[in-house]
Amino acid sequence: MNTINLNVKFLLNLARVQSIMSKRFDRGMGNGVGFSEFLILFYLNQSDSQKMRRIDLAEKIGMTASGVTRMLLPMEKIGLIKSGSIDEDARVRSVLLSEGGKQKLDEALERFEILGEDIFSSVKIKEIEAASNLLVEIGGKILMS
Amino acid sequence: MNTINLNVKFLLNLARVQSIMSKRFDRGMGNGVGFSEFLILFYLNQSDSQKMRRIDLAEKIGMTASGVTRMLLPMEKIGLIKSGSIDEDARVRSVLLSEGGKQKLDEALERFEILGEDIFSSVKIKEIEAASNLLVEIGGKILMS
DNA sequence: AACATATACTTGATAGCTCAAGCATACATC
DNA sequence: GATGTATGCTTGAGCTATCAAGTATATGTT
Repeated sequence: MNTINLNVKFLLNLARVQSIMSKRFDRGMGNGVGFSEFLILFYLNQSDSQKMRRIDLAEKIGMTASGVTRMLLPMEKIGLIKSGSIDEDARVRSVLLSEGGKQKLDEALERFEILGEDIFSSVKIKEIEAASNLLVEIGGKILMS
Repeated sequence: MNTINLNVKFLLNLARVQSIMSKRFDRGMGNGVGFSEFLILFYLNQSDSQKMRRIDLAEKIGMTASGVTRMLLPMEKIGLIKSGSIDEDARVRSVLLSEGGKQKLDEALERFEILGEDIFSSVKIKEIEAASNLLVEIGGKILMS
Protein backbone atom coordinates (compact mmCIF):
# COMPACT_ATOMS: atom_id res chain seq x y z
CA MET A 1 0.00 0.00 0.00
CA ASN A 2 3.13 2.22 0.02
CA THR A 3 2.20 5.92 0.09
CA ILE A 4 -1.55 5.60 0.47
CA ASN A 5 -3.22 7.88 2.95
CA LEU A 6 -3.97 6.12 6.23
CA ASN A 7 -7.63 7.12 6.21
CA VAL A 8 -8.12 5.84 2.70
CA LYS A 9 -6.42 2.62 3.65
CA PHE A 10 -8.76 2.19 6.58
CA LEU A 11 -11.82 2.75 4.43
CA LEU A 12 -10.61 0.25 1.85
CA ASN A 13 -9.99 -2.35 4.54
CA LEU A 14 -13.41 -1.65 5.95
CA ALA A 15 -15.05 -2.28 2.59
CA ARG A 16 -13.08 -5.45 2.04
CA VAL A 17 -13.77 -6.97 5.44
CA GLN A 18 -17.44 -6.10 5.27
CA SER A 19 -17.77 -7.74 1.85
CA ILE A 20 -16.07 -10.88 3.14
CA MET A 21 -18.10 -10.84 6.33
CA SER A 22 -21.56 -10.61 4.78
CA LYS A 23 -20.73 -13.45 2.40
CA ARG A 24 -19.51 -15.55 5.26
CA PHE A 25 -22.63 -14.69 7.21
CA ASP A 26 -24.90 -15.85 4.41
CA ARG A 27 -22.91 -19.05 4.00
CA GLY A 28 -22.75 -19.70 7.73
CA MET A 29 -26.44 -19.11 8.28
CA GLY A 30 -27.38 -21.72 5.73
CA ASN A 31 -31.05 -21.81 4.80
CA GLY A 32 -31.98 -19.46 7.62
CA VAL A 33 -32.36 -15.72 7.32
CA GLY A 34 -30.29 -13.47 5.08
CA PHE A 35 -28.24 -10.64 6.54
CA SER A 36 -30.83 -7.90 5.92
CA GLU A 37 -33.61 -10.00 7.37
CA PHE A 38 -31.46 -10.69 10.39
CA LEU A 39 -30.89 -6.96 10.85
CA ILE A 40 -34.61 -6.27 10.74
CA LEU A 41 -35.39 -8.92 13.34
CA PHE A 42 -32.47 -7.80 15.47
CA TYR A 43 -33.32 -4.10 15.61
CA LEU A 44 -37.02 -4.81 16.07
CA ASN A 45 -36.15 -6.93 19.09
CA GLN A 46 -33.86 -4.22 20.44
CA SER A 47 -36.64 -1.65 20.50
CA ASP A 48 -38.52 -1.62 23.81
CA SER A 49 -41.96 -2.46 22.41
CA GLN A 50 -40.53 -4.68 19.66
CA LYS A 51 -42.42 -2.38 17.34
CA MET A 52 -41.00 0.22 14.96
CA ARG A 53 -41.96 2.53 12.18
CA ARG A 54 -40.79 1.30 8.78
CA ILE A 55 -38.76 4.41 8.23
CA ASP A 56 -36.84 4.13 11.49
CA LEU A 57 -36.11 0.54 10.69
CA ALA A 58 -34.80 1.61 7.29
CA GLU A 59 -32.51 4.16 8.86
CA LYS A 60 -31.22 1.67 11.41
CA ILE A 61 -30.26 -0.98 8.91
CA GLY A 62 -28.98 1.50 6.32
CA MET A 63 -31.57 0.89 3.66
CA THR A 64 -34.20 2.97 1.87
CA ALA A 65 -37.86 2.90 2.91
CA SER A 66 -38.57 1.29 -0.41
CA GLY A 67 -36.15 -1.52 0.29
CA VAL A 68 -37.76 -2.15 3.65
CA THR A 69 -41.24 -2.30 2.11
CA ARG A 70 -40.10 -5.00 -0.27
CA MET A 71 -38.25 -6.97 2.40
CA LEU A 72 -41.17 -6.98 4.81
CA LEU A 73 -43.73 -8.36 2.40
CA PRO A 74 -42.39 -11.93 2.31
CA MET A 75 -41.37 -11.71 5.98
CA GLU A 76 -44.95 -10.98 6.92
CA LYS A 77 -46.17 -13.82 4.71
CA ILE A 78 -44.07 -16.39 6.55
CA GLY A 79 -45.01 -14.95 9.93
CA LEU A 80 -41.79 -13.29 11.06
CA ILE A 81 -43.36 -9.85 11.53
CA LYS A 82 -46.79 -8.26 11.69
CA SER A 83 -47.92 -4.91 10.31
CA GLY A 84 -50.10 -2.51 12.24
CA SER A 85 -50.86 1.15 12.60
CA ILE A 86 -50.25 3.68 15.33
CA ASP A 87 -52.83 6.03 16.79
CA GLU A 88 -50.85 9.24 16.56
CA ASP A 89 -50.15 9.18 12.84
CA ALA A 90 -52.20 7.51 10.13
CA ARG A 91 -49.34 7.59 7.65
CA VAL A 92 -47.18 5.08 9.43
CA ARG A 93 -47.50 1.33 9.17
CA SER A 94 -45.75 -0.10 12.18
CA VAL A 95 -43.74 -3.31 12.15
CA LEU A 96 -44.10 -5.72 15.04
CA LEU A 97 -41.84 -8.67 15.77
CA SER A 98 -44.05 -11.78 15.93
CA GLU A 99 -43.42 -15.03 17.82
CA GLY A 100 -42.03 -16.76 14.76
CA GLY A 101 -39.70 -13.85 14.15
CA LYS A 102 -38.44 -13.91 17.71
CA GLN A 103 -37.66 -17.61 17.44
CA LYS A 104 -35.90 -17.18 14.13
CA LEU A 105 -33.87 -14.36 15.61
CA ASP A 106 -32.78 -16.46 18.57
CA GLU A 107 -31.61 -19.22 16.28
CA ALA A 108 -29.76 -16.79 14.07
CA LEU A 109 -28.14 -15.02 17.01
CA GLU A 110 -26.86 -18.29 18.35
CA ARG A 111 -25.27 -19.22 15.08
CA PHE A 112 -24.02 -15.67 14.65
CA GLU A 113 -22.24 -15.81 17.97
CA ILE A 114 -20.50 -19.04 17.04
CA LEU A 115 -19.46 -17.45 13.77
CA GLY A 116 -18.13 -14.48 15.72
CA GLU A 117 -16.09 -16.62 18.09
CA ASP A 118 -14.66 -18.44 15.12
CA ILE A 119 -13.62 -15.24 13.39
CA PHE A 120 -12.29 -13.43 16.42
CA SER A 121 -10.81 -16.42 18.19
CA SER A 122 -7.29 -15.03 18.34
CA VAL A 123 -8.02 -11.32 18.49
CA LYS A 124 -7.83 -9.61 21.84
CA ILE A 125 -11.07 -8.42 23.36
CA LYS A 126 -9.63 -4.99 24.08
CA GLU A 127 -8.79 -4.56 20.40
CA ILE A 128 -12.25 -5.49 19.24
CA GLU A 129 -13.77 -3.15 21.78
CA ALA A 130 -11.57 -0.27 20.65
CA ALA A 131 -12.29 -0.87 16.98
CA SER A 132 -16.00 -1.16 17.65
CA ASN A 133 -16.00 2.14 19.50
CA LEU A 134 -14.12 3.77 16.67
CA LEU A 135 -16.77 2.54 14.25
CA VAL A 136 -19.52 4.01 16.39
CA GLU A 137 -17.68 7.29 16.56
CA ILE A 138 -17.27 7.42 12.80
CA GLY A 139 -20.83 6.28 12.19
CA GLY A 140 -22.19 9.01 14.43
CA LYS A 141 -20.10 11.65 12.74
CA ILE A 142 -21.27 10.61 9.33
CA LEU A 143 -24.89 10.40 10.34
CA MET A 144 -24.89 13.95 11.61
CA SER A 145 -23.56 15.49 8.42
CA MET B 1 -27.11 -2.99 23.11
CA ASN B 2 -27.25 -4.41 26.67
CA THR B 3 -26.32 -8.10 26.71
CA ILE B 4 -25.28 -8.54 23.11
CA ASN B 5 -22.09 -10.44 22.47
CA LEU B 6 -19.16 -8.13 21.81
CA ASN B 7 -18.20 -9.84 18.55
CA VAL B 8 -21.71 -9.60 17.20
CA LYS B 9 -21.81 -5.97 18.19
CA PHE B 10 -18.61 -5.31 16.30
CA LEU B 11 -19.89 -7.02 13.17
CA LEU B 12 -23.13 -5.03 13.29
CA ASN B 13 -21.21 -1.79 13.67
CA LEU B 14 -19.00 -2.81 10.80
CA ALA B 15 -21.99 -3.39 8.54
CA ARG B 16 -23.57 -0.11 9.54
CA VAL B 17 -20.50 2.03 9.04
CA GLN B 18 -19.69 0.39 5.73
CA SER B 19 -23.21 1.02 4.46
CA ILE B 20 -23.01 4.66 5.50
CA MET B 21 -19.52 5.02 4.06
CA SER B 22 -20.22 3.68 0.60
CA LYS B 23 -23.26 5.91 0.30
CA ARG B 24 -21.25 8.88 1.40
CA PHE B 25 -18.53 7.94 -1.05
CA ASP B 26 -20.95 7.84 -3.97
CA ARG B 27 -22.45 11.17 -2.94
CA GLY B 28 -19.06 12.79 -2.35
CA MET B 29 -17.60 11.60 -5.61
CA GLY B 30 -20.36 13.23 -7.58
CA ASN B 31 -20.50 12.32 -11.26
CA GLY B 32 -17.12 10.63 -11.12
CA VAL B 33 -16.56 6.93 -10.57
CA GLY B 34 -18.68 4.64 -8.43
CA PHE B 35 -17.14 2.75 -5.54
CA SER B 36 -16.56 -0.50 -7.43
CA GLU B 37 -15.01 1.30 -10.39
CA PHE B 38 -12.77 3.15 -8.00
CA LEU B 39 -11.64 -0.13 -6.45
CA ILE B 40 -10.80 -1.55 -9.87
CA LEU B 41 -8.73 1.47 -10.84
CA PHE B 42 -7.08 1.53 -7.44
CA TYR B 43 -5.98 -2.09 -7.31
CA LEU B 44 -4.88 -2.03 -10.95
CA ASN B 45 -2.65 0.92 -10.13
CA GLN B 46 -1.30 -0.84 -7.07
CA SER B 47 -0.07 -3.81 -9.10
CA ASP B 48 3.49 -3.35 -10.34
CA SER B 49 2.73 -3.60 -14.07
CA GLN B 50 -0.68 -1.91 -13.69
CA LYS B 51 -1.99 -5.06 -15.30
CA MET B 52 -4.02 -7.85 -13.70
CA ARG B 53 -5.95 -10.96 -14.50
CA ARG B 54 -9.70 -10.46 -14.23
CA ILE B 55 -9.99 -13.15 -11.62
CA ASP B 56 -7.36 -11.65 -9.32
CA LEU B 57 -9.09 -8.32 -9.63
CA ALA B 58 -12.36 -9.96 -8.67
CA GLU B 59 -10.82 -11.51 -5.59
CA LYS B 60 -9.22 -8.22 -4.54
CA ILE B 61 -12.39 -6.18 -4.69
CA GLY B 62 -14.58 -8.96 -3.29
CA MET B 63 -16.71 -9.57 -6.34
CA THR B 64 -17.37 -12.52 -8.64
CA ALA B 65 -15.60 -12.90 -11.99
CA SER B 66 -18.94 -12.40 -13.60
CA GLY B 67 -19.40 -9.08 -11.87
CA VAL B 68 -15.99 -7.93 -13.02
CA THR B 69 -16.72 -8.87 -16.61
CA ARG B 70 -19.82 -6.73 -16.57
CA MET B 71 -18.11 -3.79 -14.85
CA LEU B 72 -15.18 -3.72 -17.25
CA LEU B 73 -17.23 -3.56 -20.43
CA PRO B 74 -18.37 0.07 -20.03
CA MET B 75 -15.05 1.00 -18.41
CA GLU B 76 -13.21 -0.14 -21.52
CA LYS B 77 -15.67 1.73 -23.73
CA ILE B 78 -14.94 5.04 -22.05
CA GLY B 79 -11.21 4.39 -22.06
CA LEU B 80 -10.44 3.75 -18.39
CA ILE B 81 -8.93 0.32 -18.95
CA LYS B 82 -7.69 -1.83 -21.84
CA SER B 83 -8.06 -5.57 -22.33
CA GLY B 84 -5.23 -7.76 -23.55
CA SER B 85 -3.92 -11.26 -23.32
CA ILE B 86 -0.90 -12.81 -21.69
CA ASP B 87 1.57 -15.13 -23.37
CA GLU B 88 1.64 -17.85 -20.72
CA ASP B 89 -2.07 -18.62 -20.66
CA ALA B 90 -4.57 -18.17 -23.47
CA ARG B 91 -7.53 -18.35 -21.11
CA VAL B 92 -6.87 -15.09 -19.36
CA ARG B 93 -7.88 -11.66 -20.61
CA SER B 94 -5.69 -9.20 -18.80
CA VAL B 95 -6.85 -5.79 -17.64
CA LEU B 96 -4.54 -2.84 -18.11
CA LEU B 97 -4.95 0.58 -16.54
CA SER B 98 -5.02 3.12 -19.39
CA GLU B 99 -4.04 6.81 -19.28
CA GLY B 100 -7.62 7.94 -18.89
CA GLY B 101 -8.09 5.50 -16.05
CA LYS B 102 -4.97 6.72 -14.28
CA GLN B 103 -6.18 10.31 -14.49
CA LYS B 104 -9.64 9.39 -13.23
CA LEU B 105 -8.05 7.49 -10.35
CA ASP B 106 -5.90 10.47 -9.34
CA GLU B 107 -8.94 12.73 -9.27
CA ALA B 108 -10.91 10.20 -7.26
CA LEU B 109 -8.06 9.61 -4.81
CA GLU B 110 -7.76 13.31 -4.18
CA ARG B 111 -11.43 13.66 -3.42
CA PHE B 112 -11.35 10.46 -1.42
CA GLU B 113 -8.58 11.80 0.77
CA ILE B 114 -10.51 14.96 1.49
CA LEU B 115 -13.52 12.84 2.36
CA GLY B 116 -11.31 10.80 4.67
CA GLU B 117 -9.93 13.84 6.45
CA ASP B 118 -13.46 15.10 6.90
CA ILE B 119 -14.66 11.85 8.41
CA PHE B 120 -11.66 11.20 10.62
CA SER B 121 -10.93 14.78 11.57
CA SER B 122 -11.23 14.23 15.29
CA VAL B 123 -10.15 10.62 15.54
CA LYS B 124 -6.63 9.87 16.69
CA ILE B 125 -4.24 8.47 14.12
CA LYS B 126 -3.16 5.68 16.45
CA GLU B 127 -6.76 4.53 16.79
CA ILE B 128 -7.33 4.40 13.07
CA GLU B 129 -4.11 2.51 12.60
CA ALA B 130 -5.05 -0.04 15.25
CA ALA B 131 -8.52 -0.56 13.82
CA SER B 132 -7.15 -0.86 10.32
CA ASN B 133 -4.71 -3.53 11.43
CA LEU B 134 -7.49 -5.39 13.18
CA LEU B 135 -9.49 -5.37 9.96
CA VAL B 136 -6.57 -6.77 8.03
CA GLU B 137 -6.12 -9.48 10.62
CA ILE B 138 -9.78 -10.46 10.47
CA GLY B 139 -9.81 -10.26 6.69
CA GLY B 140 -6.85 -12.58 6.44
CA LYS B 141 -8.36 -15.05 8.87
CA ILE B 142 -11.57 -15.19 6.91
CA LEU B 143 -9.87 -15.50 3.57
CA MET B 144 -7.95 -18.54 4.70
CA SER B 145 -10.97 -20.52 5.78
C1' DA C 1 -60.21 27.55 6.13
C1' DA C 2 -57.06 27.28 2.11
C1' DC C 3 -52.62 26.28 0.46
C1' DA C 4 -47.80 24.96 0.51
C1' DT C 5 -44.57 21.98 2.20
C1' DA C 6 -43.01 17.93 4.67
C1' DT C 7 -43.36 13.11 5.99
C1' DA C 8 -44.51 7.91 5.66
C1' DC C 9 -45.11 4.70 2.70
C1' DT C 10 -45.70 2.06 -1.93
C1' DT C 11 -44.80 1.03 -6.73
C1' DG C 12 -42.68 0.82 -11.63
C1' DA C 13 -38.48 0.92 -13.76
C1' DT C 14 -33.81 -0.06 -13.47
C1' DA C 15 -28.88 -0.83 -11.70
C1' DG C 16 -25.64 -3.89 -10.01
C1' DC C 17 -24.62 -7.73 -8.55
C1' DT C 18 -24.91 -13.28 -8.01
C1' DC C 19 -25.51 -18.03 -9.44
C1' DA C 20 -25.55 -21.67 -12.70
C1' DA C 21 -24.30 -23.11 -17.01
C1' DG C 22 -21.41 -22.95 -20.94
C1' DC C 23 -17.10 -22.45 -23.71
C1' DA C 24 -12.14 -22.50 -24.28
C1' DT C 25 -7.79 -23.59 -22.65
C1' DA C 26 -4.58 -25.79 -19.32
C1' DC C 27 -2.85 -29.48 -16.62
C1' DA C 28 -2.60 -34.25 -14.81
C1' DT C 29 -2.90 -39.24 -15.36
C1' DC C 30 -3.24 -43.44 -17.52
C1' DG D 1 -1.83 -38.80 -26.88
C1' DA D 2 -6.53 -39.46 -25.13
C1' DT D 3 -9.39 -38.46 -21.32
C1' DG D 4 -10.78 -36.35 -16.98
C1' DT D 5 -10.58 -32.43 -14.19
C1' DA D 6 -9.41 -27.66 -13.04
C1' DT D 7 -9.19 -22.81 -14.33
C1' DG D 8 -10.44 -18.23 -16.63
C1' DC D 9 -13.85 -15.97 -18.56
C1' DT D 10 -18.64 -14.88 -20.45
C1' DT D 11 -23.66 -15.06 -20.64
C1' DG D 12 -28.78 -15.73 -19.39
C1' DA D 13 -31.78 -15.58 -15.62
C1' DG D 14 -32.89 -13.80 -11.39
C1' DC D 15 -32.46 -11.32 -6.89
C1' DT D 16 -32.01 -7.30 -4.07
C1' DA D 17 -31.81 -2.81 -3.45
C1' DT D 18 -32.17 1.94 -5.48
C1' DC D 19 -34.31 6.06 -7.55
C1' DA D 20 -38.11 8.72 -9.06
C1' DA D 21 -42.77 9.36 -8.96
C1' DG D 22 -47.23 8.82 -6.84
C1' DT D 23 -50.67 8.55 -2.83
C1' DA D 24 -52.17 9.73 1.69
C1' DT D 25 -51.74 12.12 5.77
C1' DA D 26 -49.67 15.74 8.70
C1' DT D 27 -47.95 20.28 9.77
C1' DG D 28 -47.05 25.05 9.17
C1' DT D 29 -48.43 29.71 7.05
C1' DT D 30 -51.39 33.37 5.57
